[in-house]
Amino acid sequence: MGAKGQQGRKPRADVQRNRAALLEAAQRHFLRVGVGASLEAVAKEAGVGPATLYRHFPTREALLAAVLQTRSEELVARQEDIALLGDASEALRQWLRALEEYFSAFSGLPEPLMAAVREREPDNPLTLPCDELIATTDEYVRAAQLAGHARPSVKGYDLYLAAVSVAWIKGSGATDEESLDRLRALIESGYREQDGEE
Amino acid sequence: MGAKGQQGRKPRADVQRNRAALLEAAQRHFLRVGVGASLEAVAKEAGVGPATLYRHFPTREALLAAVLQTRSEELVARQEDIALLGDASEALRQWLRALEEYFSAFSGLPEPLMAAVREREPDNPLTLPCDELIATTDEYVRAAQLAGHARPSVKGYDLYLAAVSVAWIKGSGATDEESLDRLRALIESGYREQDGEE
DNA sequence: ACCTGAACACCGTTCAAGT
DNA sequence: ACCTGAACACCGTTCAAGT
Repeated sequence: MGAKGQQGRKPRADVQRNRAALLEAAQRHFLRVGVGASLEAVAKEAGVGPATLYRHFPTREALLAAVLQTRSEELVARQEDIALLGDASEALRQWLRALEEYFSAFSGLPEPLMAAVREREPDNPLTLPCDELIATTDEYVRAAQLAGHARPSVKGYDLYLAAVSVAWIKGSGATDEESLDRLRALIESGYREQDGEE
Repeated sequence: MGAKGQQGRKPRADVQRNRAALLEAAQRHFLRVGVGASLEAVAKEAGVGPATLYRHFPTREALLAAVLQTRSEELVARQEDIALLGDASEALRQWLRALEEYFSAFSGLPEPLMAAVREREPDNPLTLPCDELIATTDEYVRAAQLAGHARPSVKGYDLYLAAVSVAWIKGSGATDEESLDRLRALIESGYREQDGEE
């Protein structure tokens, strides 16, 4: 019980084309109407039948994970910029903002991301990337704590949750930038060590 | 443009019965499967046709608002208990917990509640109750600020958003009580005046 | 091995017909 | 005035048949 059969060396040309078309169509629809977009419409726009979509991506989460791949890579790239900062406090802050933007890529994205962490479902393709993001957040938090810029009681997962929350509120559209900024400030003064130099 | 026709004094007996049956069925389904429950199933369990449900509650939000009415009254009652406390800081804390529980009544409830505040839609029956809750939160925040227990920059809406967020995370099910408690603590130390007596 | 389109099931919403 | 059930549209998902 392992790989199914795609161990054959070269994927057929039409397979690659279909996959690419599906990913592009999916991204367009996710951008326009959110992660709940009609899969039938995605398939139609990609010029394939619905069954072909299911063959490539057996679940909506699988399609979503594939579309998010690009964004994840952007996050990694951004992580390198952040590492150049030196200042652990500023690095943590910027990482949280980057996380928030990532979660805001599509409307409704926070929902399946939270579901993916729910109960260690190894079949959910979103679980792995989420766990990585949580681990990375924890590293930034530890660094900030060592530098005396974050309370010792705070865990990386807490700030991960805070970032998802802000993204969810942003995505729900009920809130102006001002309120979001105040919410971010509230979170920040929530995890910051109070005797840090401002 | 005005009242439709229910200005007639006494609603017919079967109308009342249908309405009550619909509300009970809706509450059961919302409790079991969340606010996205099938309206067709609700109507069937209430023993009426789908069109009857639509006649009583033209939108899902209308049905939801009616079901929430009871919970809202419970919140008001709780508000009176809280007022007896005297301590503005503890009152605010307890109010936020009460809010969070209210938002957690059904899985998926935070979503339509946030949508209701989006853009002043006067036709959305959830907008009014939400605005009231926001106003009440603001009162608690002001009282705490006067007593020197909350930072002056914090607004009631900020803590309302924080409470919805916690409820959303709780409802998404991905998180144990410990993490939720740490998140609540983070929010609390985010709005608290740092020189308050602990 | 991969694709296609038909097929089934489920649901939201409305409408013509009843009482 | 209110109710009913049929009807339509849309979508997720699967399956038999093609190449």
